[in-house]
Amino acid sequence: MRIDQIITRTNKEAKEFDTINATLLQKAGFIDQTMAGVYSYLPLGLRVLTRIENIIREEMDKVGSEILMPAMVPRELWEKTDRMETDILFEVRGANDKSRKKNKASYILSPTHEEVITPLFMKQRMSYKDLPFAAYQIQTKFRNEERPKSGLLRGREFRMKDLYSFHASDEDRREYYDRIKDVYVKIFDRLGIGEDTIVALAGGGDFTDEFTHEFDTRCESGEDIVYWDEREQAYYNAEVASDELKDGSEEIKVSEVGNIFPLGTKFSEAFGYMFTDQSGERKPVHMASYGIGSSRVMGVIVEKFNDDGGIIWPKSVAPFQVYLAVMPGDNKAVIERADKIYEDLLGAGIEVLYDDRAGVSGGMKLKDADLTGMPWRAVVSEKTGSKVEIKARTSEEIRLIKGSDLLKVVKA
RNA sequence: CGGAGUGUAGCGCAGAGGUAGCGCGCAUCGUUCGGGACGAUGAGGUCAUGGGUUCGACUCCCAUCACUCCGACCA
Repeated sequence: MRIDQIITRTNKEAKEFDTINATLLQKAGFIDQTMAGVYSYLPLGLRVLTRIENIIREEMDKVGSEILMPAMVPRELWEKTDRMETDILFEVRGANDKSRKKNKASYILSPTHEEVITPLFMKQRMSYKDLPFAAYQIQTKFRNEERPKSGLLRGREFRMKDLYSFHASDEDRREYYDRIKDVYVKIFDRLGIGEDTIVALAGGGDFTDEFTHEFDTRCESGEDIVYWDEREQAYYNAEVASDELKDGSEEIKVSEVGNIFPLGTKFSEAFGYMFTDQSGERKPVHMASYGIGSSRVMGVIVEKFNDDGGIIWPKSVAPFQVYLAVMPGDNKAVIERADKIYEDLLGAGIEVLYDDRAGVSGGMKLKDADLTGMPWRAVVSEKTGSKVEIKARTSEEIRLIKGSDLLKVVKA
């Protein structure tokens, strides 16, 4: 893609925030804050978010079916499960008197979708033969956090993948739950944060007496704390760690990027989602839910991978693999060589951002290449002659190679 | 929701009871062109909102709203 299609620019003077992701993502022109905890995703930022979500989608498609539920839902669903008191709920209604005369109803902006998916599937999957099954969606969620903070790490509107599974028995649920745990490990690996992401035991709230599992990425800006229990060989979050463990073990700062959660029969009983088993007996369906905060993952990745120059995207989520810059000047031959390299990369299916801006200094192009963080930087100039200069974002080493070798290098 | 701070040009900021400032960015021209180039010229403002004090308020006072940070909260 030519850079003039990326209609937003970098801004070296953008405001500095206390968290790296808030500062760098805005400096580099990936996101723009609309209000506290609510962001627009600009062309480069949306590409990253989409990549993250597509990796999650690929893995989820192996274990469930993708659906899309509404963000706006009737209050009565939340009244039914007795969760209207939850203070993170947003409510919407007609904004002016006229519209309120026509439709007085107010709706909930969903922070999570148990209330939608449970009545949805009880309409059609009511036999033991229909169980187990699982469905997921990737969607914008709304939570009225009292204090949004830290860029994409905690917003009032954010992106999340939520998977829900339905089972005839708790044993069956358990088996699937463990499988998803493994799938999550793979997902965070693919997202580039596997090494720093741990599974911690957490509390189950009102839903279950057993432990639930959080996926936490080590991160200084993270809001959560976990402890390593040497004896149990397990991490515990602050909510469930014993005082003994808290005293004797180091605090590990993390950001929670995912969780998996047995729901028991709370929702199936609230909605009357019963299935008929082989002997004709009606029983409540066992459920579990599994979340990954895809926009938070984007923030966490920036927190983990950056330097003084800017962001360093893992290859799997980078908006483009190559930042190709042609150094400015009047030399038409240089521009033609760069154009050819751009076309060759495109032809080979390499995602390349081509900085062919005229009237922009070479220095600025190099700064932008670092700031926006593509894995590879390729430069064509008078200096490079018939060759092309290639540099990895993670390295200082600059190599002059033949244009025809470029493909091999960036594909490796 | 408690505490602190900030709201002035598109962005980042300075300033001040009596004509509204700087840097970046933007526009035009020229020179540049490998680590955010330079000169010249120019456009761009309801100084967050509402009240009050005052001859006069963008400046002082009060309230409200928004944003940032700390704390509490976080299925």
